[in-house]
Amino acid sequence: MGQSNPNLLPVDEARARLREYAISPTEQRVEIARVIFARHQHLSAEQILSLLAQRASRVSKATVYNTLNLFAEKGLVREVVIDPAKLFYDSNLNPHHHIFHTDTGELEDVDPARVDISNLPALPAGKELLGVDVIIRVGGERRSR
Amino acid sequence: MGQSNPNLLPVDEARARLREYAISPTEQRVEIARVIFARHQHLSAEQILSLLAQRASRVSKATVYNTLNLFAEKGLVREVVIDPAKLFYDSNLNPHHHIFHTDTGELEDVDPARVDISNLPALPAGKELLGVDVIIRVGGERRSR
DNA sequence: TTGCGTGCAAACGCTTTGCATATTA
DNA sequence: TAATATGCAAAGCGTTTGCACGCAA
Repeated sequence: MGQSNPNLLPVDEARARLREYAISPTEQRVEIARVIFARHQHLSAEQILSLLAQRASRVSKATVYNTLNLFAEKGLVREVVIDPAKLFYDSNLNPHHHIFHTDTGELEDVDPARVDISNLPALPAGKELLGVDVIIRVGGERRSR
Repeated sequence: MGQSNPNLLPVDEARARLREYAISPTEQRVEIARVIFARHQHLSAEQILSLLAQRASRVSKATVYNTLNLFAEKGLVREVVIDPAKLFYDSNLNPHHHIFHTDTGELEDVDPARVDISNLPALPAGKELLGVDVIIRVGGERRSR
């Protein structure tokens, strides 16, 4: 025992991360955090649920959704909307953009240095810039020629 | 009679547009096209359905969805994914980006000249660039201060 | 006429909700 | 112990599907 699992953040690190964001570290939240924050990755609620199910962790569907919403609100993860039927939760908080592979359904990170957003229209007074998403869609085989 | 309704494209123009894209101009498709292409706008399936319902046009839900999917496939409209629970169909085919107002749920166009996407990672062989979406999220009142 | 399009309602899949139980601080 | 979180199952909501009928060419 004691060897670290690359797919699972150590418990104490997960707990520390929750504390940082003023979230009380319940058992289930810690389990979910261990999965999400094991590395930079993009997971859907469904994927997280099944990763948890593969282990002893029995966390209910409702709790997974509640927790993901909470994490997104508090800023631990970033919601990425790509597929109308599925949200991705991005554990990489560094500003970056995404390449979405339509054939595999996977997301790939893109260094924001490669993208310049300049000179946006002025925002209406009292409104806040919540974020800029750049999503590059990449598809399977080239159709026709 | 004869005066043009700014919310409705004339029938003959709608039919012409469908012909351009090799889509047979059925009654329902023409009605849907008249609504969508009356001007540049972003409509959800639900909105289109209710705009049609306000008029005599009785077009079923399934037909609206079928038709929107068809239009998107054929390139008459562009699908924009913003809200996981809702697709928008954009009748503006000119390349452009979007500001999404989270409070009103509305989309606003952004001139692509304001955004530079440079120097993207090389695409894997055999893959095609399907499109680049830039979505700028703008929220209600500034929270805290 | 003959295939394609349409309408209806039921099915689907992801997400949320209601409420009783259990856990946290 | 007072507040918050969890689990379960049912409800919600946008979208898709199956199938019989109807229209376009």
